[in-house]
Amino acid sequence: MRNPATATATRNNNGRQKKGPWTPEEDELLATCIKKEGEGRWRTLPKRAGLLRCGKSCRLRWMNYLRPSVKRGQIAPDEEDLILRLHRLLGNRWSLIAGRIPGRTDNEIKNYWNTHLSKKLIRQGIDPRTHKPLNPQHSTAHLKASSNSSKANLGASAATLPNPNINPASSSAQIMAADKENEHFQNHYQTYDTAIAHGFTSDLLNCDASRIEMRSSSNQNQGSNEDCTDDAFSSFLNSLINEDAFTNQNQMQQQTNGIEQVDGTTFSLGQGWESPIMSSNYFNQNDPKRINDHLI
DNA sequence: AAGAAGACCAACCGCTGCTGT
DNA sequence: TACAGCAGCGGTTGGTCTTCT
Repeated sequence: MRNPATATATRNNNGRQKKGPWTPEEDELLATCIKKEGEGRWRTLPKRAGLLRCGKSCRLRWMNYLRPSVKRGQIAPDEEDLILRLHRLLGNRWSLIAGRIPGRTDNEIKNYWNTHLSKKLIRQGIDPRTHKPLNPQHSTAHLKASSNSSKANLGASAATLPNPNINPASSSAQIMAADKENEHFQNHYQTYDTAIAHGFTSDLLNCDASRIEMRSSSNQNQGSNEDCTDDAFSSFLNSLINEDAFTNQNQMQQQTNGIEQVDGTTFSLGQGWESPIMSSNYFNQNDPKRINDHLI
């Protein structure tokens, strides 16, 4: 939103390296260079492109703005839902979250979280960091009660819900909108509960950072128990992306004891398989390192 | 109409982990 | 094994825009 023409770009102490907002001319130079020589070698790229920027700045500009695959514009409701789910699983692992939302950058998701979603969760009485009720007495049961409530008892629900959208003075439209939002959130958390029921420990779902970092190296230890867990976790993440599939999995679980079902693919935990999402357009991008990054 | 406050988001900074030597 | 250089990540900053008073 910065206007390059009016914003004040600065230079560093040696007076050579430019900082601040990018101009269209700089964008052009950067894009041309990358199209010609490809991504990478960021440190030397500024010189090759004829830019007075540091490599880090070039990389950021390309990744977050200039890359052709970057999707601009409003975050769609389904994307928002996915961000919520993934954040619940991964925490502030913005690049991991972004890696599963095609066309969105980690910076964009981080900004959207900080400016919209965290506030939204707070309005819902949910701690955006832990995804648990801010008030211990404020359980999902309250949300369910609220979501099933009629206009007549919404006033009473407002007493237990710290949701400003719901109060006795609200219009019918406002009440219905707030009601729908609560239902949305309730579904979100039911999914999480289902994951627990499927045997994913809360530790894994909280996605302790060290486990995530370790996964790439553990991938080399084929056949290990940890690998099995990683496969299962990856499949679970993928299933979140396709909620219908997840619902299906939920139903099939009762019929196929010990067998997981995702996207119509039946497999045992630990069995080698390639998730359908891994062959999606996103993972076909020419970025092997990034692909590897997301093979949890 | 003008100033203040808040929202938004691009960009920067510091740290971490990976890779090559 | 130790070190250096680099890329990438997440937290934070600060300029601009929008809304409120």
